[in-house]
Amino acid sequence: MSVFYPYVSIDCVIFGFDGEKLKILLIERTINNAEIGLSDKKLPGSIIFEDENLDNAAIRILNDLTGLKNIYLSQFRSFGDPERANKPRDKQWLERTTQLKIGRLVTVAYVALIKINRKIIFQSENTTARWYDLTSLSEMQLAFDHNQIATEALKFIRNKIQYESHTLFELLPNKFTMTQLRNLYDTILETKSDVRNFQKKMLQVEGLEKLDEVQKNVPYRAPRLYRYNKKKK
Amino acid sequence: MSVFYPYVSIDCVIFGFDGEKLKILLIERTINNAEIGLSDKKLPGSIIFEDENLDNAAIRILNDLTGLKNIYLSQFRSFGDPERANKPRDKQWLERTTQLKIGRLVTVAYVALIKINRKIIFQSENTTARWYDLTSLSEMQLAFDHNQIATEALKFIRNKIQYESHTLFELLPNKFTMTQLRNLYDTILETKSDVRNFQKKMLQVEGLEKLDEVQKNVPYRAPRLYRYNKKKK
DNA sequence: CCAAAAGTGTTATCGATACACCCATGT
DNA sequence: ACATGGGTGTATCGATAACACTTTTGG
Repeated sequence: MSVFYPYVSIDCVIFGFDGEKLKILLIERTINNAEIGLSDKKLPGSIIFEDENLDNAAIRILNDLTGLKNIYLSQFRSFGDPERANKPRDKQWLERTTQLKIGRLVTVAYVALIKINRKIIFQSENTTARWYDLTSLSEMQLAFDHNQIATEALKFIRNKIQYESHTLFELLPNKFTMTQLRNLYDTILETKSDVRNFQKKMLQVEGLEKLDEVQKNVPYRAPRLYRYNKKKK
Repeated sequence: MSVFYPYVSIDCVIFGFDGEKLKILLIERTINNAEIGLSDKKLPGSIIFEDENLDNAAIRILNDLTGLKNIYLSQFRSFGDPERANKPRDKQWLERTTQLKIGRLVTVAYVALIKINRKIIFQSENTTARWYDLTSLSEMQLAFDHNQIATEALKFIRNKIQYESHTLFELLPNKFTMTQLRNLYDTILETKSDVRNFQKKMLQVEGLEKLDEVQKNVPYRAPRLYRYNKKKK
């Protein structure tokens, strides 16, 4: 029943879309352990600093990792099971990288949505970040409770796009086709929308503009481009 | 840029409904300070203990305060501004009650919905808990950032009941009338629903049962009672 | 018999769904 | 000419919204 102080971290579940599949950005973590192997994966994250608030910590992590600013970020839940950072490989890694003796770690989790076509400069030399298919998540053993966090993040975003469809545009290039939009929607929700009905629905989303422009260099009829204009009201 | 350890607390925004108004359960906090007066109010909360997870901490706080178990609880957001526990009266109070030197406090906020008719035994002798009209929230100066937390909680629950109407039943007695249900709904959303349309809508909520029973001791035509049966599918 | 609240049905509108054929382009 | 994906309209169904009068009960 004793009171104590845990460390507080931020973890970011970063989703992207390559036109076909939903992707998640993970960091390669090196561990030296004969039983487990040499490496595994984790969500990007960090202990919060003394003078930053939660949102800013998430922004920092994203910027450090990708060099990007102004990306969609939303806090969705915190995780604080006493055992969540207690696996030997996690403890070992934490101590090595933070130089701290961490008894317990409460994490505030964020979802980030990024346009995968923005060429990302992975800045830190000593971290390897890579996109992974979200579908292969269940086969990967992520660090800590990061499998659970990623799963919850997906649920969160699934729920969100149904009521706030404009969230989808965060994952697409500035100009996109209706087919790309539909593929994205159907990929996230695991549905198969009717082409015509989907178009009707999306055209009533405020700010979605039909452009007088088509996609170039396609080996078939060039599809029309659309753009989302947040401002317009 | 230094790493450090904040304390982690849980705060609960507890809503109730008295048949007319939405209520929030607040705790009287005594402070001895000539400028501020002798007391103000705060959300029920506590530092988390070493061996409990976040949900269990919230359950503990609720049980300690009200003696109730099995009540609706949902984590909705965490608050961690570096300044959020820095007002003199908050610092002073924290030190006195926790006997700790708290530099920073990150809080994980929960919404609880309780049936106000369950007579609550406020257990701790040295805390005074009372229901307040939610509408008077803006005139009260709560401790820490609790005004903001309560406001966010209300938004959360407003959003929730529109897509998951059964959440409403958490705030009503086991048996209730359609008018009570409608009053509750309209109070939360600040709407005025049409009596007939509302009834039609609610009757298609899975698990809502029309009983062959009416309310007793009413000075006018006795209204029919309804019950929500979660299990039935 | 009056006051107060309960109970009840129809119509119009809107949004969601189901469904199939022709068009433009590159090879 | 053909293969590939793009683009388009109508009919039906279900949900929502608007709307007013009669019934029950206690005092």
